Amino acid sequence: MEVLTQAEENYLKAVFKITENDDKAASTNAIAAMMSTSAASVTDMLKRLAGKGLLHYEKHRGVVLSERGGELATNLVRKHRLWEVFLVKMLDFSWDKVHDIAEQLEHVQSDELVERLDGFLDRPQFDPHGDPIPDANGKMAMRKQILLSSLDPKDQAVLVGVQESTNTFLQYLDKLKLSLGTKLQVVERFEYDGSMKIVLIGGEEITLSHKVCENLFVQKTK
Amino acid sequence: MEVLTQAEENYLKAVFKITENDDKAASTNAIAAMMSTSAASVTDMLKRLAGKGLLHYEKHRGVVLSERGGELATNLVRKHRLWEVFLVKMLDFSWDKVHDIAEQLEHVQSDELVERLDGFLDRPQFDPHGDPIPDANGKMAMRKQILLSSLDPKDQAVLVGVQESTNTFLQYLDKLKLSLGTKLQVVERFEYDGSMKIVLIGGEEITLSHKVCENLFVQKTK
DNA sequence: TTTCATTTTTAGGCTTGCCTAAAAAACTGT
DNA sequence: ACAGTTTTTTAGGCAAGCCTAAAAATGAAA
Repeated sequence: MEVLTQAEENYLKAVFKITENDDKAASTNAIAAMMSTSAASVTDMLKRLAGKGLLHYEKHRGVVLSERGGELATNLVRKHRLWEVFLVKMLDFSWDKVHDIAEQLEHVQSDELVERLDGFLDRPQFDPHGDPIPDANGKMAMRKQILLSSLDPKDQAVLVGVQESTNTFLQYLDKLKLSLGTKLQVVERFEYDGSMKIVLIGGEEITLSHKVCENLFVQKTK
Repeated sequence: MEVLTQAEENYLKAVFKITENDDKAASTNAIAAMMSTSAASVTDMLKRLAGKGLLHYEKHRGVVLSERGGELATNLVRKHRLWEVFLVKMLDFSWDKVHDIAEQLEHVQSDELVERLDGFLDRPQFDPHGDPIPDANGKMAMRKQILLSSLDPKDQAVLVGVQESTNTFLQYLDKLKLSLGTKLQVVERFEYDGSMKIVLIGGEEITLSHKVCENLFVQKTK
């Protein structure tokens, strides 16, 4: 088992995040932006990681994770999300406070710790933001989720995830009394600006901007 | 709140441990031994920490923690021991496996995390090895403990701590079915070599060497 | 007190991970 | 295709934290 520095782990995670949606290579600049560092530092580190066989690097062409690099990155995501569940479920943190702490906890090295934590939490499949948690083999459950913005009037749905996890957004949702598991029904859609009026089941009616609707994952229930 | 590197924190803890029993200054060599590093590296770091006002350093005379240094060191001990409780009580680790993991967890920076963890664990006063856990103000409960080796025949006592926490010792205790909370009675003391025959309440009779008896803290119950 | 062993410090050097500035390569539009 | 822009790499440097070897300070014993 190779042991990586925290910096190396953070770069792996950044490459992972950048490449997981579109399957193009991650560019030096994109990585630099995500890590808030200079492109020169990124080039340095990419060479190191390529030397360790964790990613495939070709000058001026960006990088892709190797199989081993992907495994390590997936395991980091697993650890991060498990710790987030712990912080929210067991220590009662609000979902907008857990990211930074999980960012530190994910670097703790102990496979047995992860395994026992997973068991203690009852092998959760999703983290507090609705993101799927990879299992010990790196497999993760698929969310059958769609964007709230794609629903039509009268559709009923349950909130299962957020696209964006910034503090401001999460805190705004709290203020609206929207959290994972909240059931809702669409009342009306305003084509003019894409905003929607929805009613929280057992609660009040609220109007959400298009921007908000585009950042909420739901599952239809009717 | 000053933020220290993990290396700086580890040095603080080492000085703390060395100076907590005898109130003499910690010597460069003693610190080097505890940190498994060279005396030269220690000198480097002591200058850094003295520069930050965390300890008092005089060439060739060793160091003592400053008030602030002591506070930081105590808080590290608090975090370490709280995480050990978590690992043993919640994740069901055995007491000889938790030190290295707690050593990593103690460096996670978040006062709120420590506070919530403490509450979640029900504000424990002692860690799985019987060592006292400082509270948020740095105060810790006194153990009314004595060494098993100081007991006389017929004395009854309960095991409340260990002097030494090496893996080999803890595993040996497990094999003897000795754990914190185990009640026992002294049967006989052999002055010749200091070994003792004791009986575990509700269990078998065992003989412990002087070395073992010198490393077990007990509280008399009769 | 003087010598000798031990402890501590200094000096110089290494890697990691970061920086800026400048050079080189790759894209873009005409 | 080539000029200009953007991206990426190279070069050189810095701080942290470690190392070894050598010098200096301390202290113990004769």
